[in-house]
Amino acid sequence: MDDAPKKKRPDLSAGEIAPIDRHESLGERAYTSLKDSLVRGALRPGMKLTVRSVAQALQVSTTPARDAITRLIGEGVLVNLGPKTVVVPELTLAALDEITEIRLALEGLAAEQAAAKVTPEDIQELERLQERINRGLDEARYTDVLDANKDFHFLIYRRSGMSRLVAIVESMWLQIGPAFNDLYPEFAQSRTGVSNHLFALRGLQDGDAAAVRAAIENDIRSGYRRLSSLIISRQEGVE
Amino acid sequence: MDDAPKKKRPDLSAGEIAPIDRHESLGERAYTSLKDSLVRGALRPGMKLTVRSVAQALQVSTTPARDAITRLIGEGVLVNLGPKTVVVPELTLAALDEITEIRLALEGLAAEQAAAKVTPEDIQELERLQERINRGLDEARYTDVLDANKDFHFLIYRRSGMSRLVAIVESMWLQIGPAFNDLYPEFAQSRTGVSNHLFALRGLQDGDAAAVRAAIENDIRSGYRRLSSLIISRQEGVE
DNA sequence: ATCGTCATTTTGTTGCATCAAATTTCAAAT
DNA sequence: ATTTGAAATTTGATGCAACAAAATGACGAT
Repeated sequence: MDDAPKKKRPDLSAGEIAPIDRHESLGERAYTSLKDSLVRGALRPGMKLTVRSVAQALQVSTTPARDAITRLIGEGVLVNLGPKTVVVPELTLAALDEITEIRLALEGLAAEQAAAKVTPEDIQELERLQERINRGLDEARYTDVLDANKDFHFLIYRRSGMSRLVAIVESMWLQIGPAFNDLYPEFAQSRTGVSNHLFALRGLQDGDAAAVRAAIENDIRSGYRRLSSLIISRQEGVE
Repeated sequence: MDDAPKKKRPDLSAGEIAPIDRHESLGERAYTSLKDSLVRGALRPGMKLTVRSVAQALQVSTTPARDAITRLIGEGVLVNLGPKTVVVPELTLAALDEITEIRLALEGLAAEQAAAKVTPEDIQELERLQERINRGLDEARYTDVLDANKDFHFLIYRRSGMSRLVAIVESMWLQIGPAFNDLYPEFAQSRTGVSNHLFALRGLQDGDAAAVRAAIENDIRSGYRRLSSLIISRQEGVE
């Protein structure tokens, strides 16, 4: 980036190698932009992407655009319907079933691990995020709800210290995100998630790993029930 | 590929869309080749890769080589030590701990699901694979042991029908594979894994999901104990 | 032997032209 | 209106040159 400040040499003084402080390549930025579009619902299930259209939209050349698309295909977030046809996949019930099982296993594990590691500051931040969720629901601003909900969950998951797990979970969220966004207003009326979040917060305050895990699992199952019934009714409408 | 047969049009007559019959791109082949090199131990922890050296080794241009490297970085199998330094990472104890927790969660789940789905033919194939493992141990042919062991586990995991989970597990195996290969002859003397495999086979024959899961989890824990003690002793030697 | 500086070399990233394969469009036939 | 076949267009993949940034190596000073 031509106006980026000169990078500082990595600080090794802590005796532990610090994260690399470096420019983000155009390919990485394209990848991040596409992920954000998927999560926000700007790219909806069924939509087709091409290297050239993404390049044009992001104002880059085909190489970084293709980097990003290739990476998302590798993650299962985008799929090939033909050798030259890349789309955002529709979420099937089978896919949702599998993704939910994986999420229960991994998000549950992360929640347990996090219970021993969150700080009082973390809990305060989670409370603030829950307030944002509540206000978003009150004001029917579903984008805010989704953003704050994700921030809530991932603050917890990151505290597990399991960066690989967090990356896997993020990929799972990305695979349901477009469908979730597509369907969201239909089931946002329910506030079941709010109570699960409050149970999770309680468990974190108490350092009760099993309770945090149970709350997160219930939250996942609750979301699953709603999404799956909508997928079923959506499929019945189509057939 | 210039000598590939002309592709048949997808058969839609079954009322279900068939898998796409298509060429594999050079980038995908490069990715597969690199994965294979990592699993086989041809790429060892600490080794540095560059786009140009991979391109030369695989006799392709930089674009598919870079495709493959980028994808493996995205999966955590290769890492950047600097903006222009890509390496096969050393396996740390912390990384092994995390990967093992993820494996327990996901491979355990896959084992449970597979218990209801394997066929008598599958069980026969698993028995054959176990014989290959035994012969490999007898004859100190550790490459055969590793190959057959992987085939054994992944035959089970694929029967879960959870393709996303299988892909994640494969990525976890790839992250420990180079270190595993590096360390393998030192701990191949133990045959603990053999009994775990036999328990898994027994459970599959009985349709006992909990028993299959327990056997797979024990196998993972047993491997973890050996790897971790070797990592610790390796680190002590270095320090 | 170690450190700092500077020169040299190497690196990942990017843009873009090209190509064969795939997809889409269009017109004619039914 | 639909189907079919051919033409036109678009596509992903690839090779490669160029570039700025990073890494490496050489050399002198300590």
